[in-house]
Amino acid sequence: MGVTKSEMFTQAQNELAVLAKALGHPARIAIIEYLLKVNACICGDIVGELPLAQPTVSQHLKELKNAGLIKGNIEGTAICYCIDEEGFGKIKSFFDYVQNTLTEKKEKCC
Amino acid sequence: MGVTKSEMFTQAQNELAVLAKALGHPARIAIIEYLLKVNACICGDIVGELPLAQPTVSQHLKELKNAGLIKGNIEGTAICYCIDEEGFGKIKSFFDYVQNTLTEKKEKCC
DNA sequence: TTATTATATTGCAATATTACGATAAAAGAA
DNA sequence: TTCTTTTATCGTAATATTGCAATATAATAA
Repeated sequence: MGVTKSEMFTQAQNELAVLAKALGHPARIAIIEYLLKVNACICGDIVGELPLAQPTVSQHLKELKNAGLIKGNIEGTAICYCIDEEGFGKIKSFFDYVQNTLTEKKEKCC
Repeated sequence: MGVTKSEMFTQAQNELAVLAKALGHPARIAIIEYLLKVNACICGDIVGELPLAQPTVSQHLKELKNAGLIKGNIEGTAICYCIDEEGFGKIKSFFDYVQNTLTEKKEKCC
């Protein structure tokens, strides 16, 4: 079917999946890393940084934005992108929870 | 084309993307949460916990295993699954890096 | 006004993912 | 041995994703 049965899972599970999925492509990891490297906003040079055509980069940016991982502000002719800390905070909480739970209980068997 | 140009990105970027992608489905988030909740290994009751058919669950488990997020050991008739701390460690490092970089440099503009 | 520049959208082909019924495989029980 | 239980694999249909050329849009410059 190719269609995820989202309605069978909780909203929290779906939100986490959306955030993780948005990072599930090397181009989008590269975008995030670049935004972190140059810090603050990037106005216009993201396309030149990636080995992909402009429409493809635009599409990846849109997915990151829809997921809530980056923000974009119009800045004259260009657009200003930067990390959205709220989205990253949500997914980071999940990994913190995983690690805390793992170190807390130590009766592993595998 | 539907084919990711993995070879255009670094190995580290691809590894992170694979880990994130594996978590990019609510069923797989649910599996991880369940493994954490019951702690240690689960031998046999994962299918009953999810609103999906057995072959579908088996497929999701395989993807988590391939990505390095869970481990599976044969235990008689059943199979014993548990969290793979190594894979989670890798992806958690990325989010730690993101947060550290964000709090360090504070010249945001968005 | 007409360029020019930067980004988004459309349309499409190639490929990947999701889901599940049917079936297979593997191990223990009878 | 046959039966039962548990998990994996195969095959297939429906849908989603990736990538890009072509085009559209929006803002500024000339």
